[in-house]
Amino acid sequence: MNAKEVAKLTGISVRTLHHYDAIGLLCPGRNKENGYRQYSEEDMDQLQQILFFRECGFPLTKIQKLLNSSSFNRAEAFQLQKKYLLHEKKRIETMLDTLNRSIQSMKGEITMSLTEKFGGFDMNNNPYEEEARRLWGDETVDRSNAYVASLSAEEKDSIAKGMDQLFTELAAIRQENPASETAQKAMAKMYQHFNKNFGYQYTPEAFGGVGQMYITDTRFTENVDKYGAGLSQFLAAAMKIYADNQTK
Amino acid sequence: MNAKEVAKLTGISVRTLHHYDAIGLLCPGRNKENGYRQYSEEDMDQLQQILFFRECGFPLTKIQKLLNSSSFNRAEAFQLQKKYLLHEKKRIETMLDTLNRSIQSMKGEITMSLTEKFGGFDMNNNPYEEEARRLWGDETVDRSNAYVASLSAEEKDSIAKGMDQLFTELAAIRQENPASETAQKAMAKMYQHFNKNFGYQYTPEAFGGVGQMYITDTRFTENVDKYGAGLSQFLAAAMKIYADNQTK
DNA sequence: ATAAGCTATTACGTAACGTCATAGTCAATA
DNA sequence: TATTGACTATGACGTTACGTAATAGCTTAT
Repeated sequence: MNAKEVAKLTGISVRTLHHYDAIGLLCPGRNKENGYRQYSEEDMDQLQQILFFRECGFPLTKIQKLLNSSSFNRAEAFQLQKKYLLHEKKRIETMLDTLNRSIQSMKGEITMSLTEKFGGFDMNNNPYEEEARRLWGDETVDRSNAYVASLSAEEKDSIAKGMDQLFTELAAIRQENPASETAQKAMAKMYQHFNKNFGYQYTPEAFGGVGQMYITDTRFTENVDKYGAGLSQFLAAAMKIYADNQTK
Repeated sequence: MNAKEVAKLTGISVRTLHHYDAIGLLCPGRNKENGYRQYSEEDMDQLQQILFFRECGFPLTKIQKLLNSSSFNRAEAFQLQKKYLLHEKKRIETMLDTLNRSIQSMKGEITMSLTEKFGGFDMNNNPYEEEARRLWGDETVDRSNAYVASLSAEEKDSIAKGMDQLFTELAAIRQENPASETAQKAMAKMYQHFNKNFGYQYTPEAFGGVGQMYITDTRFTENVDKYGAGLSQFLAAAMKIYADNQTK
């Protein structure tokens, strides 16, 4: 498929396709003879994903990260997009309600409070963006991965052993109350361990975010729970409590 | 109400309020002592209108023109916004359907054509923007008004008399078929008259648009029909036919 | 009286394209 | 075969609707 055909089919402009190519979001193959862009079936599937995420209000840079993420999963993506669209549908229904009431209010049939007059307008918090980040990549963790990739095999081994020991210790206290002194002292140690070994200064919030990921990202959950059943749950709670206490 | 309170209530940022003030879209009164912006109840109603139109995808410049238009009407505005929101709701439902089918398609339960895969994405034609233009102001007519405003009283009087005569002549043939030779010859004369006297070169399409306005904008309808009942209907039809013939 | 939290203006930055300008390519037609 | 019209490419600047930051004044609570 050439550019014009894709544009017609999807309703986006050829310029947009050029743009997506320029920023590396969707780079189709080229006709060797004349350099024309050729969109394959796979390109079209990727474009569908891009447009769905765009519809969900994701910036193109994040869409790119998501699609490139090793843990990206189309089924999960569809579910997330569905959640957003359902939420958006509700928001529009709220606005329609606000609109109908405003019409009545104008006629003098009812009176509306100021709050009511603006029902449905606020779209500032896009929780789906954060959910996506949790599912397929957290910036802090991503950056850490880059650092880890730059390490030598020996260094990696050393760090891995350190982590292994840390998690073994943590597993031993996983029956404690996450808010207990024992647990929180372990969290302090863990926090320091992270900051020493991961080439990145975690803020307490980011630390708490990693804990969340232990239970929302199944890849992590499995790995963590190898040290002991329910460890991920315990850590998520304890890490969040620790983070909250640090920021107060 | 001060800026922060408005921001909290509506979900928009203080910067946005500043921006709307800077471009003259929403200019609240000021506290004489310290220059702080003070938003009145009327300002809030205007802001509600702005946000509704923004939600409908209207650019801020157009929103400004609409709200300043002498023929602007809140009740009609609410109806237009309602139409848009209902349309948007349908679009989202289409996308949700596309999404559900895509999930099934991924599982191999069904197959989808490329066209199906992109159902709901195209939002390029916003007919509501055009409807608004028809209801509350046409660029060509607006510009003509500016020209007319620059004329001397004598010139105005002369043009007014010319228009009066033109419409009287037109009223005389309003029983004819709008496509008839008589009617179309009159349209040619009318078209030339417009271009001579309004300081603006009407394209045939714009000319046809004016005709449409004779029946969609009640202010025009009333004035036109003073020359003879049903003249606006006749002109709208005849002008459109003339415009279509010119562009072919 | 000093900090915390509001306000103002000015100014530069940004995202996601739109809109040219210029030039090469391809298919159909005179 | 030459030309025309519709497509393609790249490059560069323009646009909308704000975000973000800098600087400075005001106001209220401790």
